[in-house]
Formats: sequence, C-alpha cells, structure tokens
Amino acid sequence: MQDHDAQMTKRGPGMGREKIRNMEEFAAKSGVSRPTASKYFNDPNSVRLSTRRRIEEALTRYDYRPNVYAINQNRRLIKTVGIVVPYVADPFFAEIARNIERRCIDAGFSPSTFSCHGSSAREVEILDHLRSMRPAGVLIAPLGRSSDREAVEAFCRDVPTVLFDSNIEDIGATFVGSNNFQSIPLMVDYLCRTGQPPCFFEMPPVNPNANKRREAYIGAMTQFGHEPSVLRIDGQGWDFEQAGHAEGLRMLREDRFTSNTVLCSNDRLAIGLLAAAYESDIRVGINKGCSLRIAGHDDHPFSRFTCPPLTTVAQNYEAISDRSVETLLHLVEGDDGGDSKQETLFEGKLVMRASA
Amino acid sequence: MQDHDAQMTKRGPGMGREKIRNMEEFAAKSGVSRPTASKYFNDPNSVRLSTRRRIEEALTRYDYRPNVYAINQNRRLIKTVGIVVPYVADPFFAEIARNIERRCIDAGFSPSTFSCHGSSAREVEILDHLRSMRPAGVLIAPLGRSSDREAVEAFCRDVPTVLFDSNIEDIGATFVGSNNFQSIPLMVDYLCRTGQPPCFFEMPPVNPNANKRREAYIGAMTQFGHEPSVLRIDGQGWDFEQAGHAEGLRMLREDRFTSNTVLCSNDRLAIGLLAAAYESDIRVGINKGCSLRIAGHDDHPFSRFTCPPLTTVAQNYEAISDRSVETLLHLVEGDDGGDSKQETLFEGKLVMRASA
DNA sequence: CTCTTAATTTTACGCGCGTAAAATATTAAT
DNA sequence: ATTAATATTTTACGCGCGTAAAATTAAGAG
Repeated sequence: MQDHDAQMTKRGPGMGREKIRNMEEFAAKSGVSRPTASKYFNDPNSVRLSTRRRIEEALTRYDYRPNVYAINQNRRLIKTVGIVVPYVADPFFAEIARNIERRCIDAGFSPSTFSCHGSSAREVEILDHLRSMRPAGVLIAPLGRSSDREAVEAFCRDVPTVLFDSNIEDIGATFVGSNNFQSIPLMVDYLCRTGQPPCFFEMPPVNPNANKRREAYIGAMTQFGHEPSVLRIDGQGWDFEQAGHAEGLRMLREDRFTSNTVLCSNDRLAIGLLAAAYESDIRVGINKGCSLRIAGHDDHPFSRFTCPPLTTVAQNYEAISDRSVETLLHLVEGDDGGDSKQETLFEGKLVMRASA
Repeated sequence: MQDHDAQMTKRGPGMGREKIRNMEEFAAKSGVSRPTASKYFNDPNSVRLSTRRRIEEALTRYDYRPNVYAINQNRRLIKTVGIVVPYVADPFFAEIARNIERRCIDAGFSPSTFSCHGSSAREVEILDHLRSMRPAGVLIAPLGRSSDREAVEAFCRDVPTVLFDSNIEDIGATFVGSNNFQSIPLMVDYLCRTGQPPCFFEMPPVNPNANKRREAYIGAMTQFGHEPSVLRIDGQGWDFEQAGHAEGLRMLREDRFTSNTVLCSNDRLAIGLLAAAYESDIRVGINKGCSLRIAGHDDHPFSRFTCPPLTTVAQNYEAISDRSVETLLHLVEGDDGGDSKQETLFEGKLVMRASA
C-alpha cells in the first residue's frame, strides 16, 4: 500500500494522506535535520534559501504543523498576547480589540481576547487563565472600580502588562488612554458657545474615566464661569443604556435636569437618555423646535445612527490601539522604560451632529 | 536565608516566596507522589480525602499551578473549547458568546473566543489557529456566504464542531439556530393584521439566514394573499447600520418603498433605516401621526432603546447557547449522533414595541 | 488478626519540541 | 586550491507532565 503512495493522486496542497506525527518525521520527508526544521518554523529566513525551498516544497505535500504545546513548553518567550476587555458587547471595546488583534498578528504574535462581560469574578478567572498561558504580554482594559485590585496588581507583577482605556493608579508599567481633561472641556466649551451650559449626567463611576470626566466637567464649568450641576443616577454594572433610559425617564418626568443641555458621561448612557426623551415626547436636538440637547462621549460606532445622531467626542481608537501594542512590544523586548509608570494620553476630537 | 522561611510572615494564601518549579517539587512539599498530585489536578475527587486535604493545604502555602502546555501535550482530550463568531461588535453575538463561555466553564472547559470581525481571511486564520490548539471541540457561527467553504469543511472533518446561528449545508455534524420559517411568518402575520402588508428590506445576503428570511417572507405573503415586494440594497460586509442608513435615505427620497410598512432582515439594518427616516423627517411608529412602520428581526440588545423602540422577533439566545454547548459536549463524549447531520431550530417570539 | 478492596506509590516510558555545543559541510572569496 | 565565513548536522540534554503496569500501602469487613 504505502509504496504506491507516490503514484496516488494528490488532492492539492497539504492533502497528502500520510499523516506526519512530528517534526522528526517531517524533517526526514523534506531531507533536512530536525533542528533545521525547527529553525525554519521559528524564522523561515534563518535558513539557507535552498533549504527553505526544500522545506516549503514538503509542506505542500504533507499537512504538518508543529505542536504548539511542545513549542510553548520549551520556548523562552511564548508568542501569545492576551487581550482583556471589560465588556465586548460595547462596540467601543470590540473595535479596540479588533485593532489590537491585527497589530499583534502583524508583529508575529497570536492574540487571545477575553471579555469580562462586566463581571469582576470573570476578570479574576481570566487573569488566572492568562497567567497559566504565560503569554509574552497582556493588554488589559480593567473593569475599574469593581476590579479586584490586588488580583490585577499581582498579575501585573508577574506578566508584562499594558493598561488601556481605564487606568488603575500605580498598577502596571504603562497606561494608554484618552485625556478626559482635554476632551470634556472641549465639549463643555462647544455646548456653552451654542446654547445653555450643560448639566452632567452620570452613572455611579464604574471606572476612573467616569470620575475624571466629572471632575473635568466641574473644572471646565468653573473656569468658564458657570455653576456645575452633576446629576448622578442609580444603576450598576454595564447596562448603561438601560440605566440611562430608566433614570432618564424619571428625571424628565420629575423635571430634574437643571439645564436644557445634558452632557452624558458616555455615549451608551446618552443612547438610553435619547430613548427616554423620545418616549417622553421631548424633541432632542440643536435645531429649533427642540427643547433638549444631549451630548455624549466616545463616538461609539452606533452614535451616528441614533435619532437624532449624537454629538460627542471621538476617542482616537487607532492611536490608542497602536500605541498600546507598540508599548507592550517594547516591554516584551526588555525596555523597562525606566522606573516610573509611563502614561500616554491621546486627545479627543469634537464630533458635531444633530443632538447638541 | 531559606531555612528561616518557615518563620517569615506569609502574606496570605499562595504568597510563599519559594517558587515551585514543577509538579515533582510540589508533590514533595505536600508529601504525596507526583502521579497522585497529577491525579488530584485532573479530578480532586479521585484521591482519598486525607490526601486531598494534604494537597490543598500545600496549595495555600505555595502558589503552584500545573503547566498547561505540558498538560495539553500529553492529555488525550484537551480541555479547551473554541468559539468563533463572525462579528463580536454585533451585540447579538457578544451575548451568545457570553452564554456559551459560561456553560463551557461550568462543564470544566476553558473557552477561547475569536471574532472574525467580518473578514473571511481572518476566519481562515482563526480556524488555522484553532486547529493547532487541538481543542476538544469548537462552536462556530460561520461568516456564511463569504466563508471559505472548503476551509470550514476541512476543519469540521478534523475537529468536533457545532455550527450555530448560520448554517452551511452538509458541513459539520450539528447545527443549532432559529427557525426563520416560523419567525418571519409570525411577524408578517402581525404586520398584516395591524396595517399594510410589509415590504422586505434586505442587504445582499451575507449568510443563509438572510436568504431564508427572504424566502420565508415571500412564502408568508403569498400564503396570506398579498403580493411580496423585496427591496434589495447594495452594501457589503457587516456594516449593516451604515448600509441601512445610506440606502434607506436614498430609497425614502426616491419613494421606493412599496408599502408604509418595512420588514428588515435584521435589527441592525432596521436601526440604520430608523436613522434614515428620522433624518428625512418621517415619523416612524404604529401610532397615529406616523407614516412609516419599521420592524426588525433578532431582538438585538439595543433594539429596546431605538427611537421609537423597535418591534422585532426575539431569538431565543439562551436556548441556542445551551443547546449548542450541550450538543458539542455529546459530540466530544463520542456520541456521534448518527450519520445524518442533526439540526435544531428554535422558535422566535414576537416583541411588540412602538415602531410597528 | 486476616482477608479483600481500593488507594497510592514506584517504576518506567513517552510526548514533541527548544536549545546549546561541537563537528561537519557548504559557500564565496582570495 | 586554500581559507574564512556561514550554514547545517550531530549529539545530547531537558522541559513538565500524562499514563500504564506492577508493587506497595492503607482502609474496612469479617
């Protein structure tokens, strides 16, 4: 049987029926030694061109691929990068994850993305899992306030980690995010120029961004000579639309908004408030005939399609993704980047749409 | 130094400074043999209670965890499950993924979720990566039409696979999804009872669901004695809101809708169309004063918060997730489930909101 | 106390690969 | 052809664990 194999019709690349069990066998088939094959798989350019061709020719005849577990058990640096986001159903994080994944692949790493789905217990589980994966590095957007600070801190001590989006003081080697103290004043300034100074609509802060945005709002209003007015609503977890809708309804009914202009701490909250306003027959927008203006923050991918389209501040998704990965790669290379924690903040861009 | 260790203050469970290098060392510390420790880690209940206590006591003193790569290299069944979704930024898939992940964990597996982000190239990359992970099984919601059919088929031959949401004929052992031929007629019936029979608004079908929904629409309209009217729009990829908005604008301007009631092939498309109607100053809803009704399909998590809230058909997320995992576990256990491909379809539930 | 049974240890092997050092072969230049 | 500079092979070891079979021990029943 086997000695007729060479005459049997092949069904295309990698379709040979002879299964290769390991690199030893594959090396034999391609006429090189196993260490040479090993070298090839780690870097095809590290072997002589003629050798490379021999190996690649064999690869078209046999569908062999090195066993990742055997590789990772022996390699010093495991070519895996972990990505952890708090809530992947939030398109903001989905989009960031997509960008980060792509850049990791381009750099020769295999990304593994995990979502905490808003649960700190899950966050701990994920970190635990990631620890045993011994990845080259990890990019994590922590849940924030509800994170198990000790768990995250311990993790950062053991694994090269870059925090993004949501910072935790004194944890991790690096942080990459947005500068709320630039973006919020930008929006406040715009709102003041175009109508009544805004009040600030926020949920209990699930992460430091929420806190910073409130502080930035208060600072900006004070600086512009207006009285800040913060409306904190109930609600927990990551159901921002739900909270914005439920509490928005109540506050509209009870006439609790202190201005006809509401700045929400993020777009998802604004989307909930838009729904509440619609349900309350209140026309939202900057045009005449409208009695309420609503603005958000983040430029959530769906904000263009709300009714009316949402005026907001765009975070620089690409810059954040790029810089995060870039920084992690430096970390992995061994550049400690000095002793103190390094923080990179990008600026937001005003996106003027019809809602405010 | 080391001989004083026992007197040094411990900082809590697992905080001992003596690093354990491998199971050999750990077994020695806990006073059992390595194979016994190995047995314990595979199933704590498989060892004598007194032995178990000895091991667990040692676990509080040393932070040791078995090396996953060494484990997976030797184990017959790797306790990992792959989950592949076409587009994780679509909250429908984010929600399904969350449910599936949880059930996998409960069953003792480690889920790894991957999103194709709408790219078939990425889908192939992911399948390739998954193949080398040798997971116990994989749950995949294929991209659909743009999938590399051969790649998916070959993958299904090598790895126990359950398809969900989007079926590919004759591929995989099992499919779990929704019955479009029940849900669409349900919605058509409702729309006919409450107003004008709907026209059908769809994108070029990215997956079989889109096709089936159109067919189901045509069938239902015919059965109810109405003339079906399908409006296919341009657009590619997964930017449904974008396409619904752009093409919706054009069709409203050119008065192309053949009915004042529009059934969209999914909620995301409906969201885009809602935005287009708003921008065109057309009031949408079932109430008087409204000139257009819009309905969707899926009960996308944000559909409750559109303006007006979207009337739609809810897919049974939990049932789909549960059954998918359940089926996969059977497959992994060795229940081939017979020769022919097994398909499970769940029914949709009408969700009446203000948009139609 | 003896016997039976279940749990554990011992012994031994293998998984598939990385990696280092020394020996050898190849290549290009002199 | 000789030499020097690479590339490759050989040799040898180790990674951390699963697993199987045989030998030993412990627990429970009589």
